Amino acid sequence: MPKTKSNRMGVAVSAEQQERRETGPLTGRGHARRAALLDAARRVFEERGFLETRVADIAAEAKVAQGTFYTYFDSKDAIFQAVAARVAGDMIVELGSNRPLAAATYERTYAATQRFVDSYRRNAKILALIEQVGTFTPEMKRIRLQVREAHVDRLAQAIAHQQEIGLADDSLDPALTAELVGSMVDQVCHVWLNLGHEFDEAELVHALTVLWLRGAGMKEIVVPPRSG
Amino acid sequence: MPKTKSNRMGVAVSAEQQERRETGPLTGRGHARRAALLDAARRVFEERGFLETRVADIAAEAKVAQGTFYTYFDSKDAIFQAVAARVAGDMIVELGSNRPLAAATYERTYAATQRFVDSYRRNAKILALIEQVGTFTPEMKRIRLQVREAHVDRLAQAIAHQQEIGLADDSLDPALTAELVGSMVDQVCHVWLNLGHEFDEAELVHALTVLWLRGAGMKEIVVPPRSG
Amino acid sequence: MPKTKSNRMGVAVSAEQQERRETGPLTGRGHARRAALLDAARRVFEERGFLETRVADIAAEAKVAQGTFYTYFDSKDAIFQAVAARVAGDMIVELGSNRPLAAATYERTYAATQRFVDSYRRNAKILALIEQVGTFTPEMKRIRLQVREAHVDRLAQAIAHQQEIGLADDSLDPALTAELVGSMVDQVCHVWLNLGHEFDEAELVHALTVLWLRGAGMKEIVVPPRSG
Amino acid sequence: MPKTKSNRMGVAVSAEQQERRETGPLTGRGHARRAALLDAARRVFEERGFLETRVADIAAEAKVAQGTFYTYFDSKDAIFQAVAARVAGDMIVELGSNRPLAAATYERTYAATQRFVDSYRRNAKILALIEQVGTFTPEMKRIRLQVREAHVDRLAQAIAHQQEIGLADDSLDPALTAELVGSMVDQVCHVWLNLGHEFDEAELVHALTVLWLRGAGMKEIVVPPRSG
DNA sequence: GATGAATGAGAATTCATTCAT
DNA sequence: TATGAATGAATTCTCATTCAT
Repeated sequence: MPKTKSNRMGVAVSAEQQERRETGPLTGRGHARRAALLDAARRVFEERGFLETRVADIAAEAKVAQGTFYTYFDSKDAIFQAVAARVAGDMIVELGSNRPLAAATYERTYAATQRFVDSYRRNAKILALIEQVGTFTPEMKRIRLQVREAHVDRLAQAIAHQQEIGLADDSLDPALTAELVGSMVDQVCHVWLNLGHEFDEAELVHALTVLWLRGAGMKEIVVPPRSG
Repeated sequence: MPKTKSNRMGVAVSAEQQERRETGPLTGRGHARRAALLDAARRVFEERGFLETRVADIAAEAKVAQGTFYTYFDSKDAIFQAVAARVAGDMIVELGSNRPLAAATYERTYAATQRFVDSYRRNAKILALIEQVGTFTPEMKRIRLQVREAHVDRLAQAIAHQQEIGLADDSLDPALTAELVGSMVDQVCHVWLNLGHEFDEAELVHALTVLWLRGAGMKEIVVPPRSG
Repeated sequence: MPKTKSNRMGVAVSAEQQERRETGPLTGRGHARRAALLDAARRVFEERGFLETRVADIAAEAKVAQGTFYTYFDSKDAIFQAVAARVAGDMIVELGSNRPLAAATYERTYAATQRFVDSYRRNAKILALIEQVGTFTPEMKRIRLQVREAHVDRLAQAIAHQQEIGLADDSLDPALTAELVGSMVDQVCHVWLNLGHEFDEAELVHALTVLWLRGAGMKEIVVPPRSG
Repeated sequence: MPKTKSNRMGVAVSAEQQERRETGPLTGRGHARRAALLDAARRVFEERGFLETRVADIAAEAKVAQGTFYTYFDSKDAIFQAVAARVAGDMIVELGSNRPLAAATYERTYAATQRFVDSYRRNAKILALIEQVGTFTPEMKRIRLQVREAHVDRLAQAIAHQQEIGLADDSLDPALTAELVGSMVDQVCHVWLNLGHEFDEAELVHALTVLWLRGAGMKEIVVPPRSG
């Protein structure tokens, strides 16, 4: 967090409200409210960014009074974290649900890459915000690295598997290679979807696939000819 | 009488000061002050981050009165931009000064990668801040993409050259491949030097070099065996 | 964390607060606060003048935190405008409530003049401030001209009426004459009550009445002899 | 002055410069500079108003360095006072140069009124500023009242003279009547030339003349028919 | 639990005036 | 004397969080 400085630190929050926050809302209406706030928050964060988002905006978007916000979340940071955690969780699940390991083919690798790209696209804005907020919140940094780790681990497993079945270069360190390939895919998506550099999607996914296969030393894979 | 009085009613900053800010200092002393402020700002930004930096901190670090800051810069944003522009300029120069094109060898490629890594390290903190600030200002986004472009262009030239001399795979689009390789190197440096993921430098540079060579389809290049 | 952070980069005041400022307070307590601030502001403005008044002074006088001020008003200008509008409204009402038209007599005209003078006196300080501030904002100019118009219109009606019943000189343009008579009364009150030029009130009102009657060409009116 | 508060009160100005300011510049070049600053100041004040005028703007308009300004004038207030004094002096001279007293005729009175209007027009902006600044500076209030006094005195003399020669109503107090007539003319010019209320000049001057003659009880004066 | 309002620390920026060359 | 630059007090306004109903 930029600065919690000016918090009236040491001033005790009314025990009652604090408790409610900790227990969380128990009624159905309470759950609905919480969800509404989360959704509203995601929308507002995506639209205005973290710093430009006011708690008041979130409350307004969720159509509740500002005070109500604090019945469900401790702070602006807290709700951002909740939004981020949900996005991160979603992505991790999506990445994990990749088909079981099999002999790599161009098509399978292409499809996997495309899945990552799709997943990234769905969450691009929030991912960028996580990155940004991560600069000042360690917790956010953690979430960010978790997503990365899920991705990289998946890639490392794949490489290791291809090495086992003799398709990939044995001399490569799967973990390290996965870090590099993961970085590449990640960053290119960021440059494309957040910074606005233009790419033709099909060409991009193809190129990523090729680089990924070649980088892992899978020379046997037949790469279909492209463009010219 | 330094009074802030009823401004906001049609604000119109004193032409004089505005002009100095635009034309730059006229005397030697002025130049020195400007430079001192820039240096101070870089130090403070690196230490505290963009948001946590106060104009007052920069002025204090430069040992001038706060008002003096505004003789030279419009705002915190403005001086950050100046710092960023300088760093970006430095990096672009460093990247551009790479040796003239020659047939790629593992050693040459390794050295070039190492040079990039070194350059990144020197400027890692500010680069991270540019990324962070870039999320909210277009000008910062521009600077960020400029550095990237310089890097990627260089890589594209290299690939094109290797294609011409028959070393690299002709079927690759040099620009697109360069984008990917550039993303990989860039991002891995970020993850390593800013996010704190640990890497063994030599292994990392080696792996980057190998992926880069393989990715470009330079199969002829002899890669020396490594660790194991 | 009340931090002023990196605003100015696309400022967008919290919708919530802005809305309250526009819609006005929703609760009884809110209305009371708003009124208290307005009263406090009038007192402080009258005492210190516009420029010397700080928002902090108004808040202190109203016994609220400075932040509370901004729950109800945008700025010092805004609250001054509200104060001015109220004063202007009051005066316009007072001027409008003059007795219905009747054949002019010295006594009736004297009484009407006296009423204007009394009204002016009650609001002299704020009227002076409106004039002062009017020099720099068009909105204030508008309010100022509105009061004047109310006064002048009233006078014009009276003149037209006296013309109809054959008391006033037919050849006069009622509107133009009213402008002149209104200017005279207005300005003399300003010189007397704000600039501190001394006048004997009874003599002044008498003289104004006489000039006003003569100026409108009402020769028939019997003017009682005075002092000497 | 709004606030001299923040003056480093008690801090002695370098004796040397202080002396220069008091002695005033002696060389021809010095005089020229002073005049240039005065002219520049008048232009800038007229264009931007007192508060919005920066010392820097005046210096820039006069094409001298900001520091030079203080060689010739003590402060922004001081130069405004100098500008105002010059304008006031000019107006007083112009008003005083009215033809010697003679029997009032419509034509002579019209001409005198027209002269006042012309004089006012030439100085309208600065007169408004004097009024405004007068709200916070007693010295300015004095200058403002001086101009008024010159005008009113002239009118009083005229009335007294017409009384002596039997043209004007003996029962009027010349001083008081002059105050009223002066207020009327003054204010109507202000409303017209500064506040932007529209008037047809010839009609206005005519109406002023008529009111002035009638107000002073000069019934014998033949007023030429007008418009309808 | 919900609401509307209250709080107040905190940082940016201006510009008249002074000062060192 | 002229110049360019230095100074710093002073005020505004924001918004996360808390609180009284």
